[in-house]
Amino acid sequence: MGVKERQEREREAVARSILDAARDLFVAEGYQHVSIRKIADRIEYSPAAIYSYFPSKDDIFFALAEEGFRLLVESAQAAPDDDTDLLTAIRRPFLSLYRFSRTHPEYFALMFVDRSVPRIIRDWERFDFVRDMKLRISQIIQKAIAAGIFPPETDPHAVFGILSGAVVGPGVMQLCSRLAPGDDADALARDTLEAALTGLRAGFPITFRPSQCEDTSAGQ
Amino acid sequence: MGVKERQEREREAVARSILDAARDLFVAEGYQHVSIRKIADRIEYSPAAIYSYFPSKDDIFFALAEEGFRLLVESAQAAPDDDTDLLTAIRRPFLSLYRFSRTHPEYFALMFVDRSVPRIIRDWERFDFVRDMKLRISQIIQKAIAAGIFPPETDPHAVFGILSGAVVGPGVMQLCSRLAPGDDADALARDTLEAALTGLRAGFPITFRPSQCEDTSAGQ
DNA sequence: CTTATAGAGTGAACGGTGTTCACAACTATA
DNA sequence: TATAGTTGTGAACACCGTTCACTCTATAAG
Repeated sequence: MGVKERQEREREAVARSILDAARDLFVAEGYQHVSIRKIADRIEYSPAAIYSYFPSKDDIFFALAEEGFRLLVESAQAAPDDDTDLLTAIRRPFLSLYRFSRTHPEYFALMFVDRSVPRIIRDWERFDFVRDMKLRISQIIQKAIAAGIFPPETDPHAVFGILSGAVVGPGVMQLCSRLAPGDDADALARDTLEAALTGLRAGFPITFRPSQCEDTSAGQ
Repeated sequence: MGVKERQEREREAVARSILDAARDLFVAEGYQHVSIRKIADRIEYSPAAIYSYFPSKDDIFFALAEEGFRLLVESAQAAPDDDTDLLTAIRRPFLSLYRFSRTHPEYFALMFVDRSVPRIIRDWERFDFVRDMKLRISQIIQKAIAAGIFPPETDPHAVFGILSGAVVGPGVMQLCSRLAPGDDADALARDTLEAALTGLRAGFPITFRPSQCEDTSAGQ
């Protein structure tokens, strides 16, 4: 009597094989060079069949972007949070973001710089695991503020935004090969992060007021 | 007897009209949505005709990228260099770069983040006016180092790279709409730049050793 | 003034793209 | 066994960048 269930399982298996094929192709060649026909070839279905699993090519890459965010969060959490000093704990996720841009350039491009897949993040609801990570990092920053590592009255969310910006810049420049030929992008990323971090600790009038992602836990 | 000259002028006029049409289209709709056929339509030529003026679509956008760099350098030089204090003079070109990303987003995308036009900068030789600007800015930074605004032994080219990175990050995040809906990208860019600048002045061990763009003037 | 020539511009085509749709084929239910 | 419903397909549409054989025209030569 598990007929419906089996059918559903089969459907899901095909959907997954589409995503797998798409991922393989796009990790190897980039979004631009993945076509529906190539995916169809690889899974031995007709191109049209894919459209009964995903409404458009973009939706396949929305799914892959979500996969990318999971990968990112995973690798950012690989190391422990607490047993090291606060500054190191703060550096870690941002360096991790930069490293992600090098180890998974195509994912990074899809998630952060590609404009051909417009509005890759439609439903931030589906990305609550990203918001969770953001909150966790902000809490560490908050702890650092309390510990006097940053000036009091510093907004932890602003720190998050600024350090992200500091690390995304070099990442994108490297990804898009906009650096001078011999430049060491890794060192640049490290230094830009370190400069921003040092500057934040030294203190200056911060004007950036991030739109707090509405905290589900009341108060705090 | 000026027949050859007239013909050459006419050729150049058509080439220019192709670039104009391409620019209009791509400023309005982005590189992705500009097709040879649309350009051809607009200038009332057949698509094939364009290929006797530019060897490929990419070459049209190489030309537009160069135009973009000229625009950028222009706007970065609009204000005077000297009569203000050194810190302001240092901030200016980087804020200018960020502002450029807002006022000319499609140019900025083409010049810095678009990967669909691979290796947009083939001949850095043709972009010596960019190198000139870079050198001029580095010299101001050098002056600031001499004036004790930065720690001694600071590499002005590293400062240039770091401040660029600090400003490109927010620019790209805004361009690719990867910021949270309510976030003020302008403030983020200002603050990231200011954080990096403050950090550089406070001093930390810089590891980034930029590949000096070979200075034509011997010594110095 | 006529003819030959070089060059610009064209239409049609090639192989590619994302997407749609009528239809065939198979499966599960009654 | 007949019926309903789902799944996959082939063909097509409207695009894309690019190429090529061709025409036509304006110039130069005779």
